[in-house]
Amino acid sequence: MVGNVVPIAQVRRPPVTKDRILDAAEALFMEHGFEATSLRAITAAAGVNLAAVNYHFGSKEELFQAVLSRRLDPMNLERLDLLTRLEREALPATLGCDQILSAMFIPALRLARDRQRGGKDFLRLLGRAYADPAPFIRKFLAEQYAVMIARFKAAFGRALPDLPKRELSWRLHFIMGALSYTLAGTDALRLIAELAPAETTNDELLLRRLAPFLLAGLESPVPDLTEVAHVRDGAPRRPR
Amino acid sequence: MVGNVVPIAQVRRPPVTKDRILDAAEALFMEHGFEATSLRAITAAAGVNLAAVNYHFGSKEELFQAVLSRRLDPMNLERLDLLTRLEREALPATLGCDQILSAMFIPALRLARDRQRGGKDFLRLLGRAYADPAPFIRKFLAEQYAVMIARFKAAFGRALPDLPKRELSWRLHFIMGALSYTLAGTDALRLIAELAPAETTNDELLLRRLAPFLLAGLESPVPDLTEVAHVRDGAPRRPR
DNA sequence: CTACAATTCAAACGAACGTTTAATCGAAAT
DNA sequence: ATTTCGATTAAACGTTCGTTTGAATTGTAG
Repeated sequence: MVGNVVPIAQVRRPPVTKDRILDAAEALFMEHGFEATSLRAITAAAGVNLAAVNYHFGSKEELFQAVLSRRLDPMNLERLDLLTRLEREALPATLGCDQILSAMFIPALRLARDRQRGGKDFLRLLGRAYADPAPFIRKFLAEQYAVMIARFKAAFGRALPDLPKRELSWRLHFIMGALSYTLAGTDALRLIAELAPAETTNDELLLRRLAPFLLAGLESPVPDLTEVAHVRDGAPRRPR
Repeated sequence: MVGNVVPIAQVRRPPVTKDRILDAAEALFMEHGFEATSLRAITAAAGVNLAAVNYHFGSKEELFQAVLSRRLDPMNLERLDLLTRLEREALPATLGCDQILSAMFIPALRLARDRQRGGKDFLRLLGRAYADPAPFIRKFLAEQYAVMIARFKAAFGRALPDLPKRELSWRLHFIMGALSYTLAGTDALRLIAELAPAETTNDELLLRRLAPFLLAGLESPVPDLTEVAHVRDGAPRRPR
């Protein structure tokens, strides 16, 4: 029994326990990952009983999906809405890559800013989820993203009509990679000397640098793939 | 007699057990991640006794580090050697970004090709390790990469003298992100419809597309960061 | 062969895990 | 006041984990 069905009466008092669990789980999953975070640690941090997780969410896996869904669903809807609005305003012209990219980044930026919606912590958790090997996480993310990715890929296709579709798929893949890694690795790689500057806290400046970087790659000419398979040894010749 | 510190009989028969454990651990860690892989699964797959891991490696964490070190140390040494050789051959000129990038990518490419050295499986494991929250993994990777990153950052600094150092740090961060995500996500994101093409198996073509993509971002002009903090709502104006 | 150290082995250790159970509580509904 | 039912609680469930132990086995040098 999920028991979440509210009787026709008035608005029920918000179940504070569920939210306390979600908040604590978000922070702990972000810090230690899914497998390394125990339900006992979550319920202790939330100040609720151990059995509350299984009562309200069913299982640890469903709790994890609930943590992701709570932030991810609104953000992806915002992305789609923003893209739709930009496309309508640009008519009859098509959108440029920079605008499409901004439709992907701005909702993420807003989420990163909003402390009450998890802020940067959630984005770090999301970035980690991308690389998590657990099948249920991969399946969940795939379903969550399928629609959004398809819409954005179509938009990029109109903005870059001369770029082969396969090439575009790769570049979107690279973009998602740099984005998720950047969001996830905020302090994961601060340890790597000389690599990540200390100002990693400012997610806005981060995305404002990442976007032009990716834009340049996105709009670069099609690479020449004919001369492959001879990097065996020796220095590659400079094409310049 | 008393001072018999080191057995002079040098060439000992290679301890087959250690290698069997390393091979099995590499495959299982790659597939399920560190926390979700048990020593019992590893020793069963390797066909050795459970206690062998603790006897030969000390602990599960040390085994994981040994799995990484076995492939990572030679690859990073190869990267440094290749960079040094390219720099010497280019004298008195400095290297271009494309050549420096190739010094990072070619050793990874060779490793991906070499089935006997783990092949793609190990690169996937490495990409996952980047995003793993376990502190001992982060510390280990930081120490492994510190020297190499510093050397390559200096080389890029000479190739891009007009790019501010801070900007260069960010762009290297993005490059590492796209690279590790691409290597790690090979089948992690094949599920995401429309995103990753089915040809993900060919790592060579992959890196041949990734390199130009990143090169374009690396050599792009410095972004304008003055007009920040007004994305609150509304469509961003097109700079074009 | 004997002695000795390195390695392998079966078995068990205590701890921590996710989950389940059954009793209890609190506040509307009867 | 009693019933009712979702929510909370303490306790225990059975399992699996990484690690340790001590004896058995192996390989090698004296």
